[in-house]
Amino acid sequence: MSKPEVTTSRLDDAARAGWLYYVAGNTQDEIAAKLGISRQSAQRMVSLAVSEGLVKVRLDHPIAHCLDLADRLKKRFHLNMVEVVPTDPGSSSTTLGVADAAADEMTRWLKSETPIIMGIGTGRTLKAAIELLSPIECPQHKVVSLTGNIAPDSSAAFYNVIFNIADKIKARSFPMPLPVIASSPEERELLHAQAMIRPVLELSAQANVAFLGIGDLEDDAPLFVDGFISRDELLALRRAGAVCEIVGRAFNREGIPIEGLTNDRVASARIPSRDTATVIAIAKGAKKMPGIAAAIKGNLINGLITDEQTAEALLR
Amino acid sequence: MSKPEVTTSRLDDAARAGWLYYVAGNTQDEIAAKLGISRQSAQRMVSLAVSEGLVKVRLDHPIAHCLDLADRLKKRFHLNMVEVVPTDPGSSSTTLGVADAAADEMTRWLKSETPIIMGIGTGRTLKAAIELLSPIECPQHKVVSLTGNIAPDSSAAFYNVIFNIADKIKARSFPMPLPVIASSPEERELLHAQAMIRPVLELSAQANVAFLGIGDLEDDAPLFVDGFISRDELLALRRAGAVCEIVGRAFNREGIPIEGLTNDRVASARIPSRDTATVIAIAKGAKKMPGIAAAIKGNLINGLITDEQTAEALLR
DNA sequence: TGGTTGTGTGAGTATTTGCCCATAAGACAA
DNA sequence: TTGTCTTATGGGCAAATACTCACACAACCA
Repeated sequence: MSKPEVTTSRLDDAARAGWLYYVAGNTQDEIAAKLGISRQSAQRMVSLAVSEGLVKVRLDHPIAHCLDLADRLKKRFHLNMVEVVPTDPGSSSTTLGVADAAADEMTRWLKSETPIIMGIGTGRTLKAAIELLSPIECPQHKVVSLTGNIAPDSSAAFYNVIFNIADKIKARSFPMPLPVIASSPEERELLHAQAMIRPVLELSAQANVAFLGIGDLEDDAPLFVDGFISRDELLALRRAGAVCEIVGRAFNREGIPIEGLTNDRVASARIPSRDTATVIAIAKGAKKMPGIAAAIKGNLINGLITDEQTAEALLR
Repeated sequence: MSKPEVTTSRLDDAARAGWLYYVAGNTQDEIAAKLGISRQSAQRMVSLAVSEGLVKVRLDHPIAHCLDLADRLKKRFHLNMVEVVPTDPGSSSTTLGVADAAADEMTRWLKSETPIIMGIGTGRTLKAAIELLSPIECPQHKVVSLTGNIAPDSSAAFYNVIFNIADKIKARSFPMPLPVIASSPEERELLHAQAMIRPVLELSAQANVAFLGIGDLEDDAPLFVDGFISRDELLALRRAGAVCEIVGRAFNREGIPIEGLTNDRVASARIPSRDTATVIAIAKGAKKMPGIAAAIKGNLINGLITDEQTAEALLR
């Protein structure tokens, strides 16, 4: 996928058109007249502004039902922070909505003046969230990756998002130049003992807040699809009772890590403790239900961003 | 202001509809189907969400801030046209950006099919703007100089730009073959009465649009540096309260012309009336702030092209 | 009871918008 | 310079959206 390569001046015009359209409420015809271009071009400008993500729409309304669900989830599972976004009944996207909410929540943390350490997991949802993050400058913060960023084929792991977020927010970032899953427990220990890695692991333990995706372990489990584990390993995990994976580590339905198997080789940092950090999972959808439930039961998380449907299912 | 008194549940629905519309990107038809209401009602819900301020649109682009500032300047000072360009933090140029914007604005006017009369002031900013003007053929228009084009040493005044612009746009041009400042009030009257000059003055009074630079009166005031007035005259003007100069004429901080002194000898045309013309000042920078403020206060202009920093300062 | 007022609805209609397509304009190699 | 490829532009049209209107219904009041 090659970038469309939009020049700056073009984006400026797009922003201008977008502003006139969304903020000033002009029609495309009016914009065309003001900018001295044809209506069609104005339309293109506006849609470019949208597709380039310049236009951010936010709804300032705690939709009652969602709030209600969030409140009940919080009480029932002793969570500190729950955000429930409305479910779009027609869409099957696993990131729509929750990614927006996650981006908003990240922004809330990043706005803090006092320096914070933010741990970042991995996954599609997280990647979508960070794509939606508005750029803000916060050099006072540190962002630390909780997972390695090297895929089995030695390429950069695509869903490792530490660079994306660091780029957006201009904070100091701490990637983990490691494979996600080491070839043996011994190798993992060796890697973790490296001078380059140790400080990152220590930093991740001090995180004030962490954002995590939850991966399912069905046949198209991200861990398998992305080539981090083999089909046999996936099946073995399932046989051992694993229902989900967080930063590469597999857990059973009680939220207890699976003993042995790939878990012994996962090179990710420990999930920050709920006692010292706000640990927020971002997940929605039926597939992830067991995983979310496990994460809650195992006291792995104290924050959750999900959607209405999933929230309702969790409460049953 | 009477409260429309909208019930909460109604607002919830509106928020939900708004969410489905703006965030999930559904059409009103789809929303209607999903929420089990008619399309018209869905439309009403969405527009309610907008009018109740539930929907917040933000543009993530520096331009957005500029447009915002422009809007506020327009409203605050009752201007018809304001353009704010981003301030380049690295550059100290007094023309960068605003000159481009001025050139664009000129182009917009020149594109008009119906003949217009364009008045042109003088100055470094204007010269830079015209240099940036892309050549277009517009024989239907007339460009008239508002100032004389003869420097005290009888050479062509360097910052009189009437020839430059005429050259670029192939319009009929009307220079004023006069010194910028006559040697005495009587000489000015004599010059203005000339058969060659009178039509130019009359034409300038009919201008549809005028572009003006604003000159400061600090120690390196252009009027002094270019040799049009002596140091003593400059000091006298300052003592009389002058803060800026437009087409050679000095004004105090209220935008009132200074009585006597060099003003009695300035051979420039009158600044076109804001009632019949769009009178656009092009200026930015701390030095010119008092001048811009004066031009606004004195109702000399109804258009402004400036930069972000200056716009912000003006609003304070 | 009957009128009045306010609110919400759907129908109809004018406006606005998104998108396809043909063509113009520009970029670039031969 | 020419031919070719890429990119941008404007026309046209169908879909989507906003607006106006007449009417239904309920609440309220004399």
